[in-house]
This record gives sequence, C-alpha cells and structure tokens, in this order.
Amino acid sequence: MRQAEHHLVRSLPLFLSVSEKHFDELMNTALLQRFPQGVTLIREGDLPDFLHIVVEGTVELFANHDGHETVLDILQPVTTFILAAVIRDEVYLKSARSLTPAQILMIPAQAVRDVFDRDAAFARALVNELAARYRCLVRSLKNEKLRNSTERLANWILQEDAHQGRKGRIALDIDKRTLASRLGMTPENFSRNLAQLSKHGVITSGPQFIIEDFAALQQFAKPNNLIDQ
Amino acid sequence: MRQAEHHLVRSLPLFLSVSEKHFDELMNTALLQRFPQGVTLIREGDLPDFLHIVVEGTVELFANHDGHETVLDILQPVTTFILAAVIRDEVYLKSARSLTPAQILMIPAQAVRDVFDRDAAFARALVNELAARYRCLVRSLKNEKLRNSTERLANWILQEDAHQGRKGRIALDIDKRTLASRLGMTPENFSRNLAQLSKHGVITSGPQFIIEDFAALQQFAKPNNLIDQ
DNA sequence: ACTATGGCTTGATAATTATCAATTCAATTA
DNA sequence: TAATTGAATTGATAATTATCAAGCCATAGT
Repeated sequence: MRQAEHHLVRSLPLFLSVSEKHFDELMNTALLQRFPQGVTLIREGDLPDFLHIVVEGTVELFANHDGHETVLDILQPVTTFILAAVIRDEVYLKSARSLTPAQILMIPAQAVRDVFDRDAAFARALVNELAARYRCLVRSLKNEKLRNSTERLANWILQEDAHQGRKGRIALDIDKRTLASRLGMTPENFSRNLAQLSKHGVITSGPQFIIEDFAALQQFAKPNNLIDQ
Repeated sequence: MRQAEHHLVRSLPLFLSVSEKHFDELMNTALLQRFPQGVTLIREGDLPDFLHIVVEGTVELFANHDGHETVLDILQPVTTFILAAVIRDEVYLKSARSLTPAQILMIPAQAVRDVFDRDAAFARALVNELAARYRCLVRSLKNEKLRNSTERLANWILQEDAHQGRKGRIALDIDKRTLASRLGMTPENFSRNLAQLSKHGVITSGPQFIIEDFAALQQFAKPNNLIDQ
C-alpha cells in the first residue's frame, strides 16, 4: 500500500486513535486490490473473510429475493462496509458490487476481531462507527415507511445538493436506475417522479439536476433532520 | 432493584461478562421504574439521558413525520433500546411508548459510556449487541423493499409461530393495528391480507391465528434466512 | 339487559406503484 | 456516416396500497 492510501485509511474515524503498532498489525495482513466495474465483491449468504473499505470508486450494496433485487446503499470513498457481519462472524446479509473501477482495502476479519480485543481505542472507534451506521439505517427505514417515492427523490436531491456544496446543480455520477432502486422505486417511476418535480423547482437535463427554486423544492420535500442528512 | 430483576439484567448478553465492580457501578446509578400503559417513554429529537431496558411488559418504537406515524419495532423483555443514541450522545431517531404496563430499567447514559471506556468485556459485548441490532435493521429494510404487504404478514406469522414454539397456533398479544403498522400496512389492509391468507393455510379467529397448512403457508411466504429470523 | 365504546372488518373508491411495450436519445462502434 | 447498443423516457394498463365511510362485534359500564 502506498503512503497516500495509508494516510487516507489512517485518517478514518475508525483508525484515527488506534495505536501505531495495532494499525500496522491490521495493515500488514491487509490487501489493497483493484477491481474493474461490475464485479461482485461479496455475496449475501457467504461468511466474511475480510472487512472491506472503499478506497477509490463507487460500490453498491444490494440484496436479492425471489427474483427481485434492491439497492440498499451506495458507497463512496472512504467507507467501511459489512462491519457488522465481520464482528459477529455471521453471513453477509447484503451483496456488494463495484459500480466503477474500484480500489478496495481488505483487512482479514480475524485481525479486526483480534485488535479489537487488545486495543481499547479501536474498540471505542468501532462502536462509534457501528452506532453511526445503525442510525443511518434507521433513517433509511423511516424514509421508506413514511414517505412516498416522489418525496424520497425530492429529499435525495436536497441532500445530494448539500453534499456537493449547495451549488443548486447536481451531477449524477451513477446510473438513474441504480439510484431509483436505492430510493425504492422502478426506473420508470423515477423518470415520472423527476418530471413531477419540475412543478417543484427542479430542472433536469440528462445526468444533471438543477434546483431552480430551492424554497419550492423544500416546501414539497419537507426535509426532516430525524430522517435526512 | 430486587434480586430477580438484578439477575435478569445480569444475564443479558450485554452484561454477562462485565466485571462485578463495573456492573454494580452501572446498577447503582440505575433506576427501575414502572409505567402504566400508553406512556411515551422517549421522544424522537430528545437527547438521551438513559439507556433503557425493557424488564417487563411490551414497548413499541415508533416515529412520526408529516402527520403520519409508523411502528419501527415491538420490544419484549429483556431488551435494551436506544443504544446507538446513547453511545453517540445524539438525539433519538425513534420514540418509545409502553403498550402494556411496563417496567423499565434506566441506566444513565454517561455511566454506560464511562464503563465502556474502562471495561473491555463490556465494550466487546456492546459492539456485539449493536452489530446484532444493525443486522436486524438490515433485515427489516430488506423485508420492506423486497416483499409486498401480504408476504410480510405471512412471514411474520411463520416467525412468530417459531418464537411461540411451533404449535401452529399464535396468540396475538398486541393490537392488530400496531402489528399492521410494524409490518408497513394500514389496519384495513391488514384485515384484507389476513383474509387472503386463508387461501394459504391460515385460519384466524380474533386474536388467534392458526396455521392449518404449514406447507401452503411456507410456499406462499417464501421465507428467507437472509431476511427473516 | 341495554347501550356505549373502541377495535376490527368490509365495501367503495382513489392514489400510488409496478409491469409491459414502444419509442427516444446519446454514446459507441463499424 | 450509419448502425448498434443500452439507458432513459413515455404510454397504457394492472396490481398494490391508502383513504373514507359504514357496519360489525365483543367488552365494559350503567
């Protein structure tokens, strides 16, 4: 692993306060791998061998059931995934796939559990990370159960605009069909919902959304800091 | 706190391996309180003062948005709740209400964080508990996104039957409207879905469901160990 | 026993969402 | 440039879910 990636990972909340010795122990056994686009990185039902960290590229977490597939999350660098499965040493409940060429850091699951047992700072960081993830999931579930699909899209646009610096112009770097599934709707309804939002201040041109009337969009979306952000 | 409750809490996975000293420290500052039915125990948006543990009775976790309410979970003894908010010292994302008269053990949030910092066994237990909760939530989200409402009900019946000892006879100890909301449907559709399930081996008489044809119900429900259990 | 009461059910209808088919559009390749 | 490809959109329709309005039914209170 190069210095740049080393520092990137070291600066993650999860590793920031781990002792140098233990961090090296984790990294010595870790693998940094490149994957092309569209590779299945993990498969739901398998047992975890590694804790995964997206270092570069975009990764989607998804799940299948009875011939249907749904996207549960879309990850950008730098993010860990499948932490809960690694901790409990139980099968993955989600699959993961690279949406772009991606670089993934893989830390052997056993090493994570070992260092956790010996390094109190790592343990604290791990709990904090997990708790943060838990809360994200609660937000997702509330989003699904308390909003209709147009509202979910409207709030996603507001949130993404905030992430991209409140420029009122959002560049979409994933397929619309992927985002549609993430937001719990079909690609067809995604299109229709986007068209609907033109009544509420959103202009769309290809993979760019422009918030023309911020107030109107907010009024329609009714963002809620106990669901969003 | 009486001996009986003390032992009950002590035997929770979360406290099983905590040192006697630290367990006492947690319990010394804890309160065991009785609440009548229908009391709001915590309110989403508030900051956590205590880690809560249901010792007796039933508690529902719910959330509100834009005039709508949804049930996110129904808790039976002995279960902790709002652990993630306590760990991160951030506002609750869910509210909680007693569905029956209930007894709740409340451990000051600061005490939980203090002992966590000093007791490695407690830290491990906490991470394990959180990871387990995380995985339950993933299952809930998959259930919502990958199944329709009749399927969710059918699988709930299978799961509840398993919990009650596979007697093929399920006694409902909560309101149907509460269960309906938990399963992401209106009370009206709950009724209709239940009626539908008579075609798939389920007989219902008031607050009792009887699985008359287990195979038929399973075939319809398509249970999936990456969603259920 | 009568009569509230509240939860549950049923019916009618509307809104939301999914599905299937066809078409458009943009990007890439021959 | 023409042809190909796949994603996105649009239209038509079906399935699912929610809403509103009665009605039913068991329970508790008078």
